[in-house]
Amino acid sequence: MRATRPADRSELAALPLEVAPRLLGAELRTTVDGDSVALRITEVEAYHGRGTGDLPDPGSHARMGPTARNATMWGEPGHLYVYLSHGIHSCVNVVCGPSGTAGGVLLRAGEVIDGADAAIARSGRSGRDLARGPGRLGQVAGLRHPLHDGIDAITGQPLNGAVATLRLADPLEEVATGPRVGVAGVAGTHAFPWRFWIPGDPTVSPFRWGRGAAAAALDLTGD
DNA sequence: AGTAAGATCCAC
DNA sequence: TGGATCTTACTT
Repeated sequence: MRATRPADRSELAALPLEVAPRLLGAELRTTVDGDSVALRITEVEAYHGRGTGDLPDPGSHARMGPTARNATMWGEPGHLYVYLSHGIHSCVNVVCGPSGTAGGVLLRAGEVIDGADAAIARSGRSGRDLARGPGRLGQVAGLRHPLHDGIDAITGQPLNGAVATLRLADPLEEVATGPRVGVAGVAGTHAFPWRFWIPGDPTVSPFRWGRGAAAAALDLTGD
């Protein structure tokens, strides 16, 4: 297994587009209600916010500025932004970029490298499907909205019965990029190749176009 | 106040 | 392909 070291908050203060590929191969360990699960991250997506970086991000929860929902994205890097997707799934982002600007890296998939028993018990799935997709990853990690939104993965400070810690690996030699999954409109096209994954890894989730993204992609190549 | 859509997943 | 399930943001 590739060596990892504790993540430093300062190295997450870079913009999401820069941090996202660096999170591939990283290890997220969560201990919730006594059960510990460790994930090796294999797929991520970068999200900016209004005024973050050179490119605006129309696909971000923070595209309209600070709100109650996305408050964590504007805070200190190294915390986890946990949001509720489609009223069902708790999805996990690593907050990045400097405090006061919005930014996050959505953890879309991972390989369970420790605590498989707890992961299976939590999800009813097994093997590569345990954390293949952001909803599944959140479920296996045991992090839930709104209980664990804002938990600090640098200090390991407990929050509502959970502890999260993040360890980084050396940068990978080979990283694949492409459009983000399920993101509507032009933000879900090759104009925003903000999804990063480990090529060939079996835990990477299948690609799906977002609402109107395929049509927007045609427009981009058609003119 | 009402409604449509959403960084998803699963069963049909 | 549609339903689950609930929050948010935009429209009356």
